[in-house]
Amino acid sequence: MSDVTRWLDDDEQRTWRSFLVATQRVHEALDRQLQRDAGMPHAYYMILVALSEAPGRALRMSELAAKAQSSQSRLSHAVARLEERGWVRRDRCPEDRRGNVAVLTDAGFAALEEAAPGHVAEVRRVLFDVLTPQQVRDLHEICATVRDTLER
Amino acid sequence: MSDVTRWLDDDEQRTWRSFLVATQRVHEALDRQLQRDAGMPHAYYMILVALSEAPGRALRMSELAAKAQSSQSRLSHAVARLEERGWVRRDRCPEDRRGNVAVLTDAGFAALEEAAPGHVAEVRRVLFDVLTPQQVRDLHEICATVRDTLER
DNA sequence: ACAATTTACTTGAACTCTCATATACTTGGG
DNA sequence: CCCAAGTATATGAGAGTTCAAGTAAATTGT
Repeated sequence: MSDVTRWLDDDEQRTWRSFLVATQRVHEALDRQLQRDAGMPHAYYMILVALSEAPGRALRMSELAAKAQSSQSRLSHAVARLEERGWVRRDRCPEDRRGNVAVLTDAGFAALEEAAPGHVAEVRRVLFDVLTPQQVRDLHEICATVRDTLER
Repeated sequence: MSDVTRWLDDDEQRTWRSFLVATQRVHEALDRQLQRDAGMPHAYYMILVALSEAPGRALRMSELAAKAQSSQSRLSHAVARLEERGWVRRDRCPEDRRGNVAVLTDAGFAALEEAAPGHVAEVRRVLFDVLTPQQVRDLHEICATVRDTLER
């Protein structure tokens, strides 16, 4: 951080604030829809998705954390809850006995299948339906840049 | 929601996922920086900013909730915490005795002044520094559209 | 071979947020 | 004027997240 603060000019302020409002509302809408219709927060949904796409519907905890955009601690707590619901099982890892493998159960997969249509509809409602195809392309480019800059 | 689900095609998937990763990382970075350097979450920072910009540095709770993008309940809890720290004071509203007015104290204003430079630096680091001027304009347009669509 | 370090994951406490409910005041009919 | 309905905010319980610390196993250096 430099000695003199470079404050945001008016344009930057407006951009920043609209970014904050928009992104917050999108995440809020997603969370609310999933909580209401599927009884899970969006973070849990992302965990189920990541598992469902993995070979054998199973992943080491640390890989799962990376794919589901979660901290290890957060994941650990979340998987504990998902396990209570019978949606995920935890197996000890044979080749590295420190490790755990989270496995999506059939019940978990079913819960995901049931939640998915409503979720996708919400994603369309809050984002794709309101943007032009060009805006979608621009947004992709912008987000990819930000994503790649902010490695963990 | 229609009978048949319109799933996201590959492009939409990629866009959506980069959006999720990018926005989550931005919000995470903001929260972490403010928590580490100023001892407050971003939501509290937004409350202080909203108050600092209001005439007399004071706002009714419901107006404050709107300006700080907070639910009323969330704001109520947050202001209670900010009050404990001496950064905000709550006065009863004279013309409507149901109402409360949150007032930013001098200590609160000082805390905001101290937090602001680091926060702005972080905002630049995670967003403005990595985007071209054209991308910033595009992003503004996109976010304004989403914001205006998703009224509360 | 074994102590020191690192890695993988879990745990507990503190905190924030959400949702449902409660309280206090105001307003609008009859 | 009084009662019903609405509005402004607070509160409490429950749930998720973070941070710091803890456990256990693998790896590294000597």
